[in-house]
Amino acid sequence: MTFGKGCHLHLIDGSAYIFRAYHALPPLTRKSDGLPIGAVAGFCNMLWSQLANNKGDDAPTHIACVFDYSSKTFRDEIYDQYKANRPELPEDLRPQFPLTREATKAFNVACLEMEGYEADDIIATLARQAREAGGEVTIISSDKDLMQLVGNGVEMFDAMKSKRIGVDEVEEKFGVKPDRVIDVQALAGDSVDNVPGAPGIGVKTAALLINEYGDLETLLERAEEIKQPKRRQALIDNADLIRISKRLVTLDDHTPVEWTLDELEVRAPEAEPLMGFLTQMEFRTLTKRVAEALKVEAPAIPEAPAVPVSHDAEEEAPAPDQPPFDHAKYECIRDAGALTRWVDLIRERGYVAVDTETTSLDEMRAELVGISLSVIPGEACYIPLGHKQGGGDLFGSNDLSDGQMGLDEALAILKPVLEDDAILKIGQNMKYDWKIFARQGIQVGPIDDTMLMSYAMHAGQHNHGMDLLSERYLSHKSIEIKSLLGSGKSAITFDRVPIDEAVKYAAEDADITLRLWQAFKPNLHRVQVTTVYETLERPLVPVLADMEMAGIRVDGQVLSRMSNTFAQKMAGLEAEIQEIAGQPFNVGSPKQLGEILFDTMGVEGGQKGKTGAYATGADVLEDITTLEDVNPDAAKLAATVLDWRQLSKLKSTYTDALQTAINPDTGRVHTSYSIAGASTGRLASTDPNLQNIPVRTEEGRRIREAFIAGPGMRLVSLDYSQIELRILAHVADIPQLKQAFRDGIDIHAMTASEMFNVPVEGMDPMVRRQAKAINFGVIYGISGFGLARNLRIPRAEAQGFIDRYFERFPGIKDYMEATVAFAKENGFVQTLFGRKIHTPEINAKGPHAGFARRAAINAPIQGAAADVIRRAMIRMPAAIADLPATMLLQVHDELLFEVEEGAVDKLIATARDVMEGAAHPAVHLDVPLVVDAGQGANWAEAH
DNA sequence: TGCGTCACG
DNA sequence: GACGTACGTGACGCAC
Repeated sequence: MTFGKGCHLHLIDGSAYIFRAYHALPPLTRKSDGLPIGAVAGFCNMLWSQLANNKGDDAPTHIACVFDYSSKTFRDEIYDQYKANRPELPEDLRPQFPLTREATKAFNVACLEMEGYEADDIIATLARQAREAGGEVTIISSDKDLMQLVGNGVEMFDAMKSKRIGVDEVEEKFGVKPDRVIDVQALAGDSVDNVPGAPGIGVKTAALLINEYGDLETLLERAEEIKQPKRRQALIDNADLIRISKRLVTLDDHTPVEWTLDELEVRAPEAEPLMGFLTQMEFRTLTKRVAEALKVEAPAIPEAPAVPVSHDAEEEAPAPDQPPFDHAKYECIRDAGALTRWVDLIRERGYVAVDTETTSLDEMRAELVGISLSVIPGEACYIPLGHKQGGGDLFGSNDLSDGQMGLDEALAILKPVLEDDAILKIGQNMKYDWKIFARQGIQVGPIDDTMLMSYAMHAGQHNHGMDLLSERYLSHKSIEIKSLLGSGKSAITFDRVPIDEAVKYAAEDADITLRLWQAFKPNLHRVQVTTVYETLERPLVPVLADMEMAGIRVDGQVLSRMSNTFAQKMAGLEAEIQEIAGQPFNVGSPKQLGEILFDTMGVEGGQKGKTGAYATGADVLEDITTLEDVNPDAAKLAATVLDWRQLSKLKSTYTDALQTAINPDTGRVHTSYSIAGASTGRLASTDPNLQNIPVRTEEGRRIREAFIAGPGMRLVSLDYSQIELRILAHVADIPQLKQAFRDGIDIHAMTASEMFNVPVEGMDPMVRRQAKAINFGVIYGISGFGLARNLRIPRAEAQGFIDRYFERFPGIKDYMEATVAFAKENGFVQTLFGRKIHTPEINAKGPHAGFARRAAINAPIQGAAADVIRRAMIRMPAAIADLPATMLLQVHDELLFEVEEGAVDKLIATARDVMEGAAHPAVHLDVPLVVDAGQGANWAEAH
């Protein structure tokens, strides 16, 4: 049949459907061998229902499925940043591409792809040819980039939503008729495809402008006439970029296609190859449906899972229906027989939610009190092991309560399960339980962690504690631990909780954890954070647990001596301060200090905060010290208070507190890292915080001398040099910065040289300092005010620097604007490694907006640096397994090791390789990562 | 418990 | 045109 009038061509945007199917469906795998086939399944369902629906008047006479051939197209020649923001292809999607081609052929549909062209261009070309031949065209896609083709006998159809997209729908989306869509797209840009567009102009403004001026060229020619100064300038400054953008979004409808329309004539599916393919994929439901339609016998497929219905991409599915929480259904396990029955149930299921109850939040001192388990929502058990008699009063005895299994007996039964490779152990904050079990000689694995799942999906939206997650995702308010233990001074430990109460609380925790896991698991794929969870979060659990258990040796006597010295010096300063003030007062009280300085001594310009007290922060006091001529007493007082404050801080937060943090059993300090604390992906160290040990002042740095290596050992410190700036240079693609890092030259001096046209050789240190401040400012989402305050220069001058900087490095400004635009559109930003950080405040009005904006700019940079060191840490244990060395601490861009003296050089070489190569192979950075190393008997020497 | 302050990257 | 601002943390002491 020759294509012509009366013919109807269907063009299926195959690549788009693969992605949509992948993200919409849970991670299906072929049962027989685990091959990922979720996207193929979704694609086949779509294709089949498309073919099955093609009956009646509207039925196509010709049909083709069009695919992208490769990522490189002619658009990369026009603009090297095109689609540069695209996240890496998920590992489990790539192998599905060839299968979708096979599927298309199995359904007897023409399968089209062409090197160097996107599917969209082929679609545009065929659509044009079909129209010229007098036929009708339906494009099966919902991609907005295809909407420019709609009209004059061409329409689109969203197969997932079963929705027709015609001229009206396009106009609704873009605010203009289809023939002007490319103008709007050129102006508005596209953060997903990285089409630049005009900064500050979105679809709405673009449509407004196009409708007013008619078309893009007229608009650009008459840009001077635009009233709003920002828009006017954006258009004038970016005219070239806008024209490039237009070329990027304009589809090429004259691609040299190798097929004639006649070749695309609809062909009935042939039963044999189609059934063969579907059975091979083990799609049971679809095989049956297709077999019925083709009136053939469906071949038997052993035990294949049904193909689930699809959901909208990117959206989390609600928690599945669940039984109510019923505390009466929880079982208390008191003997080996009952526990063995649970173990059988666990083995049958292949997974179990586990929770431990202990006497302390400090895992290194905590005693195991009981264990709870759950494998079916609503059903859970608690195994009391260390409950003591006599309740919470002081006279409770230390004898164990009756009716408990022996600890060793219970653990002997559980150990094989907890260590079984075939049984998944699910926990909420598994690092805690992992350590408790590790101290009992049990290496728990493999694991899943609901807290980390939530973190991967919801960072920036809320915290990830169990109580919050339960309420938010299960609509269930969990029993508060306070109701069992009390609070404050009279609080008891869990071993004093009566067993029947403990059962309800503890079993509920396991029940909740299991339900959260079932709710979260399929959503990881929908939100596209499976890789983040599996490569950056979950594997960190055992690594951090080992580091925390190792601890770092701290010399309490050194700290004690320092505390005494500080106390003496402080007493002297305090006397001096009271003398100047002419009255005794509490130097540690900012309120009293403020009143003395600003009311009694008459210093002017005191600023009151929201509590009505004067601000007396270091910056305020430093300003007062410059008033020597006006108010010498106040200047002296402020200076002395600053000294006192420094000592007070060092003593209370470090030399005193660290002594009490030394574990008497190990003689070492064991911090705890929260994996899901910081929204950007950074770790946070608590109890004690070992990530803020002083280093910037000489006096403070001496505290690091108390952090020592064991006998015959050394401490080795490796830290990334300028990692955030390097990442900025890469993501914002700044040629000068990238080259400077490749050449290994001083980055701040280079910046100064570019900005002020001075040679790097013999540079004024002040000029370099200013450039350094700007480089850091950029990472933080720079503002004139902030830079001015940091450099103590007038605001106008600071703004001048920033303008100059943006002029020299326009890519930085583009990056910042693109990031903010992305956040506004999506509600999150992303790191190079796919980590999502939500920015719920980004569309807020008022002062909030500034914070959110800067946080959004900073998050992908800080977050990518955090991802890099996480990757290094995860690989480190295997890399140094043969060395007599232990990884002890992480301080954001630094790793601290303890190693036998003879192996220092080997460790440095090995660990440096791991750290410098940590981005590979997920991301290829355009700049090298460089790691500096040091070693010594203590942390001060090593750093 | 909230705030101010200050230690780190 | 004014608003207020560098990003991300945790721990301490004071004052309520």
